[in-house]
Amino acid sequence: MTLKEKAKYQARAAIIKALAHPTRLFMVDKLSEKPYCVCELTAMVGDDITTVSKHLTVLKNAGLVAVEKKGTQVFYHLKLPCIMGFLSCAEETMKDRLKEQNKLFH
Amino acid sequence: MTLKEKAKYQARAAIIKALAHPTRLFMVDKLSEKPYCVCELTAMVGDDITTVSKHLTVLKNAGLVAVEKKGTQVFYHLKLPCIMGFLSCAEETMKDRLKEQNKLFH
DNA sequence: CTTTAATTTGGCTATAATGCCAAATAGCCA
DNA sequence: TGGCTATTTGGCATTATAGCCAAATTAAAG
Repeated sequence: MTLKEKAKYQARAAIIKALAHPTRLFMVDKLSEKPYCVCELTAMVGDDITTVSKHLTVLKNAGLVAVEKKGTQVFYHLKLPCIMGFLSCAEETMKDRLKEQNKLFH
Repeated sequence: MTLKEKAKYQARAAIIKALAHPTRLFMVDKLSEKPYCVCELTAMVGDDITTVSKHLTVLKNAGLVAVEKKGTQVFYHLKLPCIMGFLSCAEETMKDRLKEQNKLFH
């Protein structure tokens, strides 16, 4: 890997790493419907609000979401519609894997 | 998040996490062309062969690649064509981010 | 200006990921 | 068999991530 290539794949990996957590995936899924504020997302996720906030920061730093303040609330919205297609590949992989597991038992 | 949802997103995250590393992304990119053996990938990556082997194990455990042994060599091939589309979203995100960075400087 | 609600940040501990070395395994060939 | 090549595994130190608490910030009200 040349230095240039390395930089390229590091940049890609940074984005993918931001998605590589169940809570963050869940939130991205929710945000694909419509924007939500931190307190709403916190209620949906069911974790500590500071944890949720930090997860959102990760998504924001990766450029996947953006914020809009409304009074004391902060609304997050998805920045990249293509992410959902991206995730459908993960879904497909999961199904493939289940299929193979079934083969082993029958 | 219900337990069921949690399980669903954990499964998805496991797949995405497997991709969340520059070396693994690079190899997936290479493997999208054709299968390669570990030694070939090691030469391309330029890391220790044991490191490369472990990265390939991560991809294999996630169901993203599969192996075929030929003599002493082990050839890895991509199992999911959709992964490349998946990655093009990462690319788009990167470009978006660069565009915004440029705005800040002009 | 004080209070209150929403959110972020700092700090800490526990857990997981990374990458290298040494050693083990597997298959070919002399 | 013995040696050689390709690959994997075990172990270990380093670094990064996750999640919680306490404290700081920000903005709206009263």
